[in-house]
Amino acid sequence: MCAHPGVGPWGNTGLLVNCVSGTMQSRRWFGGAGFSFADDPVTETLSQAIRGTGEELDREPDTGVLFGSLRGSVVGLRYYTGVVNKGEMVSLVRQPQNPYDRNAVMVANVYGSQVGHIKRELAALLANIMDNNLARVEGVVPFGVKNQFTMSVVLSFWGKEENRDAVVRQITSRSFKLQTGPTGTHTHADTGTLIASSWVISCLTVCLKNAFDNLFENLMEDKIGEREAVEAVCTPLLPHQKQALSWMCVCENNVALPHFWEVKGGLFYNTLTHSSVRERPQRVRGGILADDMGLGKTLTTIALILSNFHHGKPLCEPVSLGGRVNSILISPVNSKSKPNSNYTHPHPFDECIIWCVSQGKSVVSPVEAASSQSTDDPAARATLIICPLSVLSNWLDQLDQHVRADVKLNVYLYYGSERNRDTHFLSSQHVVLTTYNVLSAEYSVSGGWVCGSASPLHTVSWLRVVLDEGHIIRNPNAQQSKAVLKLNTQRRWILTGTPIQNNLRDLWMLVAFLRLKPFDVREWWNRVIQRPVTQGDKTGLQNLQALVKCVTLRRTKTSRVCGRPLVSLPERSVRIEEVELTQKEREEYELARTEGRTTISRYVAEGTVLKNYADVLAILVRLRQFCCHPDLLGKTTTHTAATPAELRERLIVKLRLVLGTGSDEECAVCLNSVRLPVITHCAHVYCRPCIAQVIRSEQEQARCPLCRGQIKASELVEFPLEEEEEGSNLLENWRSSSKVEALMSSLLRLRSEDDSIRSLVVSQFTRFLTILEIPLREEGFKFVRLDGTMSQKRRAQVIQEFQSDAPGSPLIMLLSLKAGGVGINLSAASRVFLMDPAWNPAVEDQCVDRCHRLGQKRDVVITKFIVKGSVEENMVKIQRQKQDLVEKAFGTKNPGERNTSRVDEIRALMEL
DNA sequence: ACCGCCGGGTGCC
DNA sequence: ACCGCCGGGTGCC
Repeated sequence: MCAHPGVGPWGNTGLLVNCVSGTMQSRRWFGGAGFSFADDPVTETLSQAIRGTGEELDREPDTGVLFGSLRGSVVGLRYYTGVVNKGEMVSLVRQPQNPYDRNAVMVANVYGSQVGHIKRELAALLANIMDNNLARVEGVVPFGVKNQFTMSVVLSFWGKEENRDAVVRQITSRSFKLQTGPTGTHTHADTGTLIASSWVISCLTVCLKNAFDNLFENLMEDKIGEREAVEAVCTPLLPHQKQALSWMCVCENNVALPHFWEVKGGLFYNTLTHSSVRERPQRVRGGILADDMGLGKTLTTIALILSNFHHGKPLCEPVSLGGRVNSILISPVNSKSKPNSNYTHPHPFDECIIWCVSQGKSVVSPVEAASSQSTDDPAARATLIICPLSVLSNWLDQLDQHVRADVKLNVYLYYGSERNRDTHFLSSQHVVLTTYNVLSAEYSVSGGWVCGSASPLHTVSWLRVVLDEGHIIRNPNAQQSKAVLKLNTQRRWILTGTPIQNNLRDLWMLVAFLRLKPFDVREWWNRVIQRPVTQGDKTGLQNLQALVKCVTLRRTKTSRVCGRPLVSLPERSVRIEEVELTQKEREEYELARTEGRTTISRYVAEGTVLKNYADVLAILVRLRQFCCHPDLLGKTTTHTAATPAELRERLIVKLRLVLGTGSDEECAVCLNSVRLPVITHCAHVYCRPCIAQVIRSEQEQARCPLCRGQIKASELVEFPLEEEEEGSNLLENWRSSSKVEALMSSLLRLRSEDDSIRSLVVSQFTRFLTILEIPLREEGFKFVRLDGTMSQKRRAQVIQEFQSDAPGSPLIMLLSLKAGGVGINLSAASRVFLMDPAWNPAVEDQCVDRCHRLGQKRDVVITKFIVKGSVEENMVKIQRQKQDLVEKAFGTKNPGERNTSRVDEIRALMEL
């Protein structure tokens, strides 16, 4: 996948491409400490086993650090067509078969055109390093190319620390000089940088997601017209669906290059990569339709298939409009749904040509259309739709529902053991539906060859391939991803509601599928997009946005068309209900607070807040818990610890308390919620993979990112999140609290006003949910509970029960803040009670979105309970500032800022 | 290449 | 002169 099409005379023979398989990943995110997961197979296997799937893992081994760079020259420019501009990156490709020199290293530009060769003596060095996998070599051309014979190139060497010596030795022994030291990239002298950088990374992820969501908000209307579907589609399209159809037709038909291409001096100049090509770049025909769920991606796609056949003409039309019909019934094999008489053999294509009447601006002239398709297989006519098994029947239903009954659309369900594998048969269909499993099964039997012949799906020349739930292919290592890349088609579409799931790495696979040049080649994606963005480079992000923008249409349920919402969602309002503590509670709270303040102010004065972070967190959690219910605190620990071992034990107990409550603590490395938590001997909590990576990259010198204490992999302590055992204890001597009372009175009032309104009661503390069960039962509320400890199956049951409108179904759901993840639908509820504020306001929003979504019929009212004069009030203030902070951190150059803000946050919380 | 290198022509000052 | 010097031909790996 990384080989460029060779242009030089030996370009195609025996290339040993520099991208040693899988080593082209973000070798370091910042400061030399790559935060990607292990290159250590044991760790990788372990974490994989723990998580059940390897999906979240970064499979690409980390290639380590920058050893240094040296200046060399590229020769033989005049023999090749590849052009390079000032500052542009080039790739180095080994040519072991070169008849003049087996050490030959070819230089290619971003578009894979050969530029020249590395000068002989230098090539001998590079060949040695590259062939032995000692380092990865990247080239940048530092100056404009003044003469036509040779040019300078700066080569940088990246590799594993253990190979540094060997590389340096190789270089010096051949009397080249390796420049080391700060070459504009960052060194990791300071752990502060580490934290700050990861903070920036985390902020970037947030910004990225926001940017992604907002990308099309403003641009849509002036750029996209509307287009009616052909008459064969019997369901009228909504305005935003007409826009999508228009956009999709433009994407398929338009010959114009994306806007980041300019014609400059007879060359095609790419404004993203600052590179030029002589040959007209291959254009993407298709894109990513990333509308939110429920906006009608399926219908729009069906409309596209029917409306935009060759040359912008419709595929077929209702019988009443003419056209001969050849009705040979083909039942979908193995179809669980009805064998529908609509699925018949088509009438001959050429006879159903009618110019599509375009309502919008997207008329395609025959000339444009013809020229754009000059190299296409004119016989290709079938659209292949690939989807997860679970939505196969949905496609059949929707085709049935949206296509006029008198249109003889020829749909074949390629599924089941009896499926017809005849490629001529498949090619002659209008639509072939299949699943990712079928596709990858056919493909993976010896790489696209099954039973000695090619996989039928990979043999057919498709007009169009549509990937439904396209985010499924985001892991490029998966068989189904590889299978999908190998399909032979003119147009490519990805339908997805969740285009970015974890990070931008997910996007690469989508870009690669679309063949968005040159980023379908991993090296360029990494060098131009991924590394810059993960290092916090704004230009990188802008490039990414531009890239995404040119191939994606995304509307959310809150997007607007012509000033009107796409879909109208009921109103949503937030009110904060202040809770007054009773006299007794106030006294107890103040006692705890004073004690905590004393401790923390001492840490602040000493500048040791981060060293004692565990302690600080524990104090804060206790105060937060106290605001909900005094019994949440659980057992109090002894306050004096005699030996270091006891101290350690005490800290572990405290951290167990912090994490065991389900509160949302961040890992200081990745700044996401802690996954697979481990505690260091200095009592700081990280995700195991994150801290393991830090330790691995810093080896013996590894220090805790928070307190800079020595850390060792062998000393990391895991704590299993133990089950609630004190539950019974909790319930036996049950007492109420001000917050419990506040909730109950709201719920009772609500029930007396309208007993059909359902509510979500949300807390970060699962123990609090347990406490709440008592008064709910007492008052005769029917409720269900959903928390993180429940099995997937049980969750589904609970959700179904809650969503059901059967008489006697529950009015209330007790929900732990982070249970269930995104995507669960609780639209039966229209009231949300947030019992305690979260550190991260986005988590609260996400939770509310579970009921404020498509399908919600009522206005949604959110009540946040905040104890007056407590940490909670301060948390709310910090929540408000947090969004600003993200913006600031995004642009900040000061690495210390993150630490400062952390301490400031704690000081603000404790009013110090 | 406004170079380096090669090899033929040439040869006091 | 088995040299130096000159100037034309030539040029990636």
